[in-house]
Amino acid sequence: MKLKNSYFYTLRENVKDEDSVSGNLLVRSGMIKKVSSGIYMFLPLGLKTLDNIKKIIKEEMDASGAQELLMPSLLPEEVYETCGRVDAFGSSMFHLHDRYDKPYVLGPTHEELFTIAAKSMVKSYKDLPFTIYQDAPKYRDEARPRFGLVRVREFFMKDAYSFDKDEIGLDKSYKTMFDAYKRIFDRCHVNYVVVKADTGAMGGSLSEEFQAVTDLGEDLLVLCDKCDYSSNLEVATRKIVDQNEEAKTLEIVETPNQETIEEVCSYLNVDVKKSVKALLMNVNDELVIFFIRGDRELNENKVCKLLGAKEVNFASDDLIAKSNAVPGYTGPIKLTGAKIIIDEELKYMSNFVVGANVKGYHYINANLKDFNYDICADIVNVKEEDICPVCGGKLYFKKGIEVGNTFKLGTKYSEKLGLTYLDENNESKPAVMGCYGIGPGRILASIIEQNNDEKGIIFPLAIAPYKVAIAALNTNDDNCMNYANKLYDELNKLGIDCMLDDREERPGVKFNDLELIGIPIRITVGKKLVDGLVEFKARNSSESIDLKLEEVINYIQKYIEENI
RNA sequence: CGAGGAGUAGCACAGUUUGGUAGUGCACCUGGUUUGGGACCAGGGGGUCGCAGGUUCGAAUCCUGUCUCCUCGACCA
Repeated sequence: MKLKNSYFYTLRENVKDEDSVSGNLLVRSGMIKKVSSGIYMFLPLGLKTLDNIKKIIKEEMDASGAQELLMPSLLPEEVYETCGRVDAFGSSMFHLHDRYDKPYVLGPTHEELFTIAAKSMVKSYKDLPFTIYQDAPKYRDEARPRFGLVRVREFFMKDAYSFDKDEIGLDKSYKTMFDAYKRIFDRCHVNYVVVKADTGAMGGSLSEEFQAVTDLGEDLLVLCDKCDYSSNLEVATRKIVDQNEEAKTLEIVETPNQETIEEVCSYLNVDVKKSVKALLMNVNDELVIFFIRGDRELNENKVCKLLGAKEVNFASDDLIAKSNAVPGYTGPIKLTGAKIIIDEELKYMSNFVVGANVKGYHYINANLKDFNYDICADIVNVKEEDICPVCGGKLYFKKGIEVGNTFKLGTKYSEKLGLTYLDENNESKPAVMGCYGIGPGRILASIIEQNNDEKGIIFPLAIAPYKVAIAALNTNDDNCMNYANKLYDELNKLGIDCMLDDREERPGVKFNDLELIGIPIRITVGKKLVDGLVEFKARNSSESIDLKLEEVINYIQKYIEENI
């Protein structure tokens, strides 16, 4: 692309309706423009970059044997009813009606449609396995779009679906796709980790997330400093340290106006880790009281799974009144009128502080034997410094952007939608499915979050919109423009995507723009041209070197080979 | 959905408290001088002040309503 007479602009200052680094750089570099909250135009430069990412994805999908197809986005609502996902998605699905008032939706994901497509083809075990995929828009009415391209309401997703006759086949298809995913993120130069995650609205038995590591991330990743344990906080577990000691005598003590666990512990001069706090929650309109160590947080995901609930909320005063709990002083001893669930950690604690269900009083030296409970389970978030459940190392956190997700779905969709095949014994069986999603837009945002400096974006060669930018500094000089144009043509002929800055701008403007948009290689054609020299500078280096005209192309080719 | 903040030129913002001709920087146009790190001088164009209603002789400014955007939270494959 020659910048003169092209659609190209940059902004000198940050815009105020983007707060994230990547969001602002994408907007300032003229790659995207916001239309509405969570909805963006992809302008030429942005589309070209996105397409480079999509191309890598497509190459790896095809290489893994998957076949591409395309599903519609506008779908009758009934497609999602069979598997109960109209409810599962709730208000995050876009609904609309046609002229006959028939309900339609904009597809938030496509498991059902791919299953229906598979039904047309699958009759016998001989028809399995296979994997199909698409790269298509998805629509989700997010509660809060944010961070530029990270959380948007319309976005592309490459989603793939595997179909096998049994679990063994699924394991194989899953591994093929999982390996392809690793190659995709490696080729895109994303710094990522894979974590175990919750299966959520997708269902199934296994979910692994590919998380780009950045401080902007919305997910907390739990990692081990000794082994390769890695898990999303929502499902992370820890090894509990046994702190049992000889039980002392239970004693009630006055704790006037000390209602938070921190206040109580500091008043009694006790370590918060030697206390147990109560959380009074509304689960399916029932009062459930959770007891966890004083410094812990309840993990809503674990609780919902344990109780088969969709959500947990704080209990209302009316609901609390059905028990003898006293907010601020709630304890498990002689507690009635509520379901009591304790965290498994309490089994390994002794002589702890806990509420007495009397205003202004707590017990000290409480022990498990002093009260009854309904369920004991893992119901809390792990914390940094907790013990790794696998190797005993120390756990630590990182933040991540979920850029890919792979699921072992099992037979959830095939059973409900009747995707069956006849096996060797003429028996009808449901196909076993896996599904695999990647968000190219999130990859783009993640790469920018991970690769930028005060000047702007630093694109890796593999996905940069142009690998080389030629800055022709003296637009009035025929020699300069002739050489720059010749180099531009030659590089493009060699398949090296090249941009020529032939605008009538001062050098500083060109340098700053090319640095902002992150082109990996800059060739400056300037005053050394009379000596037969041009300047080579890599975006990720502060050094520049002079090249003789005859060696320019070889040098660039070699540099790209070594650095892509 | 809860809490907070913001809507004035393409971008960033001042002006609003105390009502009285619509402003500044960057960007843009014309002319000139410059030409290896966001040039300088001179002249110029561009605005229903988010929208609707109200108060007033007069509203960007006061009042009422409403829409949009951002941040934190809730939510989220």
